[in-house]
Amino acid sequence: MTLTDKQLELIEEFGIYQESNGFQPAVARVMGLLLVSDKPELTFEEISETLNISKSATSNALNMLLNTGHIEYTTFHGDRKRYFRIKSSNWRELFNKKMEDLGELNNLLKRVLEVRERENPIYDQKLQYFISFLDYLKAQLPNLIEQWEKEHLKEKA
Amino acid sequence: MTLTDKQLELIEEFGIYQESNGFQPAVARVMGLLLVSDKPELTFEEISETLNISKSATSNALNMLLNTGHIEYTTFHGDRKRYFRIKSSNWRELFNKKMEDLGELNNLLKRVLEVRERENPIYDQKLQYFISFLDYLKAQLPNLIEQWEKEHLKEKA
DNA sequence: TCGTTAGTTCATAATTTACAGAACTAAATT
DNA sequence: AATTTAGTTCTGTAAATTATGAACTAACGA
Repeated sequence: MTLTDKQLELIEEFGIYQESNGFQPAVARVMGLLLVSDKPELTFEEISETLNISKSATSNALNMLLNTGHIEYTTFHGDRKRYFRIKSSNWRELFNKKMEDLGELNNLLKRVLEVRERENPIYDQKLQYFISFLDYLKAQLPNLIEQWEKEHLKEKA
Repeated sequence: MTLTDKQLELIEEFGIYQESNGFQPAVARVMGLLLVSDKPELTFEEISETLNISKSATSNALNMLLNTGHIEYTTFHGDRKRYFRIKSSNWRELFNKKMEDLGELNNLLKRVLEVRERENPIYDQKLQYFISFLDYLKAQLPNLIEQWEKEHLKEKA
């Protein structure tokens, strides 16, 4: 399979982005390839050859992405190969994870407030505000999504 | 300086959280310590000794955090030591960075749509939706913050 | 001006990570 | 039954990361 320069560039950029989210380089490239390739579904072999990564690295990457629910595959009868693609629900999940991550931070900060004993309560106040904002954001997010869906439908009509 | 078990535990948890945001372990622990310690300001020596990290690691961590604007310090006359503390604006900045990160993802995805040529446009649609949602979120965020500020004031009154 | 303190810099050691390559397995095909 | 295909697992290692310790510097105080 051949890719344009732009596609190769995007795979790298997306790869670096996903590395910053804690993915291994090879894993991030596999996601990138599945994302930018013209074909929506690729085989083990195509992935391995196109990205020039070994079979073992390819195997690990694909299993990792399968386990974490980032990709899925289909098969066709009379064909032993699996055809991998990005899970379409992936986007919402990716967003959810970012939000959960903020939730985790918020929980940590709440525990910080409980545990530390600063002589001067001024030091606690800004942290309180931030916690409160994160709580508010979390509470409002469903509304926001609902609103977007409304606007989006309007737009399409 | 002595810390309670809970404080030590929180430093570790916060440390691991910040490692996932790309900070080096020692740097993340220093942030954690400044966050959970009862004293809001700590010296180089206190940090190094409490966390049991070498002077060089402490030096690197503090300079790194100073350069990236996560901490700041004050001095007192007749005292050569610097007293480090977490920057209070740090929280909003931390949140901003998360949002910018989503913006970066969005830009990448827009370019993906431009570059890849899927035979079947169904594959593009879900991605379009997601992009559109991220745009919406970005646009609505200032309102959301404003609204929170209102509610927050009400609450306090 | 001599010693001490506060912190920096550099070379190196230790650890972690990420991947390749080879040997292997299980199923399907001939 | 033998071979090919599709993929896995295991072992070794190269590279990158992270921290240490020792030597150094700059400024202050006695």
